Amino acid sequence: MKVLTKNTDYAVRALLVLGAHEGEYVSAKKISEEQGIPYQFLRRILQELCKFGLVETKEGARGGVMLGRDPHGIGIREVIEIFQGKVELSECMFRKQLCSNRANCVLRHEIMRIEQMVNREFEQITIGKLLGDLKALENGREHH
Amino acid sequence: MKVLTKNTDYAVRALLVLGAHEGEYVSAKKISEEQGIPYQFLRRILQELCKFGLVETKEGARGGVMLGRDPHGIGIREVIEIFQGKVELSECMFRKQLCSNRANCVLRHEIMRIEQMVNREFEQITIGKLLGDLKALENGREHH
DNA sequence: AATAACTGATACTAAATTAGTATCAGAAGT
DNA sequence: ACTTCTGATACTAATTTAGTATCAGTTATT
Repeated sequence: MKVLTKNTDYAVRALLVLGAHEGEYVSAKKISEEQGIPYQFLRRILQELCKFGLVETKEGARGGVMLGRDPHGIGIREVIEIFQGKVELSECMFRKQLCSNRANCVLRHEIMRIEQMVNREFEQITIGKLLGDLKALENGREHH
Repeated sequence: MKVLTKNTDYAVRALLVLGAHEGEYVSAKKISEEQGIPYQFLRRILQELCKFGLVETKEGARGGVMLGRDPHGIGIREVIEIFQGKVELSECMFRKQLCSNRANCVLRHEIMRIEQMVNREFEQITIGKLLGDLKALENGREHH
């Protein structure tokens, strides 16, 4: 059971890179090389992030990508939803059989509870928070 | 983001049917018809469940499948792990880049926390518990 | 004006996973 | 013998995820 797909994974990494260069435009090429992410794949991911306003872009030479919001306002949940859709249990239980089959409803109820929990958690993990964690890690190393 | 695959979904449903007939052998055919699960698909699922001891089988006429344990001892987590593997984040962050890339470690740390949380929850949802919920639902209907 | 460094848009292929089907052999009850 | 069942296993189809390629257009720089 894989929680995050590459899409999401790469997106988060890219956002962290951008967060480390706030106010500057960074090119997809640079991010791609720095993070070892396939270039064209990353391009599409960045375009998607742009569409949802998480990043802003500038075309042409010296152009690139930049965070479109305060890093603390970008939660992982949003990123996951862009690339993997809402956290959902097996849809079929939900849609096909609806509540005709009560057994499913019972399980569904429990899982929706967990879903909400997970969503709350993912929401609280923001790019800003991760950047902070990163910095703390680096400082830890200096004193050692 | 689909949390449960059909494998898991069908497995849980089958286990609930078996839980409703404790002590009896129920045939795959019956479960399949009752729950609208493709027969051959279900067969394989039941064989898998058998391999892991969640159910016991009896061959031949009048044979079938029966719960192999106390329903309260069968947690959804175990079922998910059988069919979907352990709950894991994007493996690549984990395996490929290890901790060379600290950014990933930061995210990984957060996600492992959520993973544990989710696993604890899934563990506590047992077939026994779901059967209880089901019964409660039915009683609710009677008085109405 | 030419060029190099960029993004926008979009079409395509490949690999992996999930879902579902089919078949044959053997066990047990009738 | 015959029917109802599981064991084992091979196969196909559909869907999702991952990755590649291409061309048009924008902007800074010379």
